Amino acid sequence: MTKLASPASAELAASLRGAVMKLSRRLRSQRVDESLGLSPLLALATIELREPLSPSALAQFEQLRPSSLTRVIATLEERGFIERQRNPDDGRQTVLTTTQAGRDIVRAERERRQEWLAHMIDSLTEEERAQLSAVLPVLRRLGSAE
Amino acid sequence: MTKLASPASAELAASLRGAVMKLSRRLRSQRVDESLGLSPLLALATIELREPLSPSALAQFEQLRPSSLTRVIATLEERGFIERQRNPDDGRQTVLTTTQAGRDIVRAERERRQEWLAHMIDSLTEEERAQLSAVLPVLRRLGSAE
DNA sequence: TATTGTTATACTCTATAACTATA
DNA sequence: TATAGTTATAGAGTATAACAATA
Repeated sequence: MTKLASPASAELAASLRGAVMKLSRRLRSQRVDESLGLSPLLALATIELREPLSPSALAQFEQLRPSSLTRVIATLEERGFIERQRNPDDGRQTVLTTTQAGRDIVRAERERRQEWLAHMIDSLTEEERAQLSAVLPVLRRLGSAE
Repeated sequence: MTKLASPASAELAASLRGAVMKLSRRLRSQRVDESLGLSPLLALATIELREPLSPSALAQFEQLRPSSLTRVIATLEERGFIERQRNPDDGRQTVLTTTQAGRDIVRAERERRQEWLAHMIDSLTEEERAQLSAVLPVLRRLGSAE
């Protein structure tokens, strides 16, 4: 807490912050399925990846408060993309699983190659794609650090 | 529009999307000055960089609708960080400039080395910082593409 | 008519606090 | 008491549509 970051890191931080905020705005507006928000889509992808899991486990993976996910989960259930079941062993817990429709939409989204971002990435040079690929773990770490 | 992106790009896009969204959430919550939102702060930084400029020019740089900036600009003015002046040559236009207080806060924010993200970056390896640095122009391009 | 900017309104995302049900 | 989840509420950020003022 007390140690200072280097000037170089501070500079890098400022640039990265701007770039990430702009890109995230783009991603929100440029998503493929207009009827489903980006947040439910990301949550659905996580459920598909880790199912079965509880809402609080999902919140942990998504790094959100459970209460922030209640609506998201309700939306996904109403749309028929996931199912909620009581855990018989512990009545407090709910277990989330994807439906076929949910898996389909996750796959469709994943494979949607004409997707805006994929196109953008496709127009990069080979070297730039390699750079992007290389830096992804770093971005993930920054995003998931405590 | 019709050409398909490669599978590799689609995959990269999905990963990047997740990473960027998470990091942007982190940035929103982890910012330094709690009293000023991130969006006004970013706008202020742009004004400081390009002043004098009009609200619509700012909207273009920030890639937002002018109406989305009206509140942001009002906030910055109320706080005494910027000034609004009528353009004498064209009564429709307003010209934005920073005040000393505005420049101070931009500089303070920039130099705030104990900032969360700078610290995170500081804890990366030298190689990871180099990777991050190298990929920044690419991220910026992705975020600012039409 | 076209441009600049604002207002009104609504939607998405996320948070905190208080609550219910279960353990 | 402690945990899982929900509800109520609030605030930030952004968009669209309709408007006023100016050119």
